[in-house]
Amino acid sequence: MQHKLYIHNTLNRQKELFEPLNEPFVGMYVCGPTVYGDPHLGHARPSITFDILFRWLRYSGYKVRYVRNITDVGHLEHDADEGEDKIAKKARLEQIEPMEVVQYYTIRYHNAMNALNVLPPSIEPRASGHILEQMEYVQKIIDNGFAYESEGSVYFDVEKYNQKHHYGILSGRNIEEILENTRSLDGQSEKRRSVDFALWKKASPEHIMRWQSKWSDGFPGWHLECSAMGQKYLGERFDIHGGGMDLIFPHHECEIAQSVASLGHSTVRYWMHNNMITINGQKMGKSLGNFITLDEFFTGSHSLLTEAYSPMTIRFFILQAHYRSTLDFSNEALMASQKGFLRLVEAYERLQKIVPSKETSVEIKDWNTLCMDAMNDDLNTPIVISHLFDAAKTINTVYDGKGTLSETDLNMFKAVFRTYMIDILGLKTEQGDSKYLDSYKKAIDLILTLRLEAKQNKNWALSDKIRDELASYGFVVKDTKDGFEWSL
RNA sequence: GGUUCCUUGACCGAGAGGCUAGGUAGCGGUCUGCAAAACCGUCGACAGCAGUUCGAAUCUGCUAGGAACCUCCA
Repeated sequence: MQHKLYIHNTLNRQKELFEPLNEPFVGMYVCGPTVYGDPHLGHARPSITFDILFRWLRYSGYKVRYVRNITDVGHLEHDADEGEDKIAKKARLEQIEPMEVVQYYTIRYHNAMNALNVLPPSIEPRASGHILEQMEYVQKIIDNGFAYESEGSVYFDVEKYNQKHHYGILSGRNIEEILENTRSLDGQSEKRRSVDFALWKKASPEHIMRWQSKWSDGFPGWHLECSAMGQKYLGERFDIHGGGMDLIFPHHECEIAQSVASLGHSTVRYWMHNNMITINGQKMGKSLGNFITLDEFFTGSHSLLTEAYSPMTIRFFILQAHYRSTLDFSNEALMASQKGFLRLVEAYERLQKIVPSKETSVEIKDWNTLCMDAMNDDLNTPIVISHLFDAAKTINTVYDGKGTLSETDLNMFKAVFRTYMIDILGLKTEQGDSKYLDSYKKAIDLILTLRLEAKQNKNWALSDKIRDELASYGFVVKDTKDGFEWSL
C-alpha cells in the first residue's frame, strides 16, 4: 500500500500520519443523528466529510468497517409545554409511539443521505437495540469503582476518575479547577458533582422510552451508546472516531472516560471533528432554530433560498471548504457553487466527446498525483476541486479546437475525473439514467438536429423559435462550432 | 469568567516564512446570424498596530471584531 495519509487528530491538535492498528483493516466510528427531527444542512457535513474519508480509505486499499449509529434513545420526551404546535398536538392526540417518530425520521435521514450520494455505513446500529450491552458497560464501570448509584440512577464519578486519569484530555479542559469551584455547590442533587454524568438514568414519568434494569426503570446515558456499540463492532481498540466539533465536549470526552474506566485504556487512536456550518456567522443548529432542512434545499422552499438546489450542489458546496473550517452559508455562496459545479460537469461531459489526436499540444499536469497529495493532506477537498477546475480549463481548450490531446493523455484526463470527481468526491454528473431519460434525450437531440438544419438554411425564424420554445420549457441551448449542447 | 479557535479581494473559500490556489460576480477582447457557452486578458486580499527576519498573509506581542464549547445540538 502506497499511502501517506495525514489526518488531524483532535487529541493533540495536529496532523498525524495515519497508521492503522491492523493493516489492511480500518475501523471507524462516526456519531450519527438523533432521529427526532428532519435532517438539516448541518447534518450533511459530518455525513459527507466521513463519507469522503470512507471512500478515500477504501480507494487507498484498506478494508474499512464504518460504523455510524442512529441515536433513538434519551431525547424523546412528551412535549407537554408546546401545546400550540399543531404537529405536536396531533402527535399527542394520536398517541404516537416513540418508535414511530424514530422510524419516520430515520427514513427521512436515509433518503436525504441517499440523495447526497453518501454511501451507507457498514453497520448502522441503534442505541435502542443495544440496551443490554450498555447495561453491561455500566456494570463494568461500577465494578471498577468509577461510578455510583443514586436514587435509581448511575453516575460517572468524574472526580475519582480524574485522580488516576485525565478527564479533559480531548477538549483541553482542566477539570480540577471546576471541581474546586463546584464542590460546595451541589449537595442536594443526586449527583455528587455537577460534572458527573449519567450512565443510567431513572425515567421520569414523562419519559416514554424505558427499560428495566437492576437500578431502575430507565434508559442509558447519552454518551454510553457510542462507547458500547463502538466496542461491540470495532473492538476494544480501533482507529478512527469522528463527529461534529460540538461533540468534543462533553460527548466525546465522556466516551473516552467511559472506555478508560471500563477497559483501563482508551479505545480510539485518531479523533476527527468536522467544523460547523454557519449562517450569518452563527452556527446553524437545532437549538438556535436557524437551520434549513435538506428537503428545503432540494425543493427551494425556504425564504432564504431563491431557488431549489440539487443534492449534488449541496455536496459540492460542502466539499469546496475544508472540513475543519467553518463554512458560511448564504444563497449567494450556494449559487456560486451551483454554477461552478455545472462547469465541472460540462467539462466532464465534453471530455467524453473529445477525439484523440496523435500529439498533445496543451500543457498538462500530473493531476492524478496532485489530487492524491491533496487528499492525503487531511482530506483537502477544496484543493482537489481546484485541480479539477484546472483540468477542466484544459479540456475546454481542446474541446474548443485550440489544442489536441493524445490518446494516452486523454485517458489520463478521464481517469482523473472518474476517480476524483465521481469516485472520491462522490459528485454524480447524471441525475438518473432510466430508459425514459435516454429516449427523452434522443428526442431533444433530434429536435436540435432539425434546428441545426434550419440554421444551415439560414432559417433563423425557425431556429430561434425552436430555441425559444425549448427555453420556455426550461432548456438551455448552446451552439458550438459545428453542433449544439443543451441542458435543463 | 474558563477552554479552543477565527478575521484573506464584491461573495464563498485554499494556502501557513520567498513560488502571491480555485470558484462565483465585474471589466475588456476572440468566436458567433443573434444569444449563450467556451477561450484569452484584466481588476482585486491577506482586520489594525508593533516586532522577529535578507524576506511575513504565514512566526511573536498587543488592539479591535467574531465564533464554538463549558446544557441537548452535526
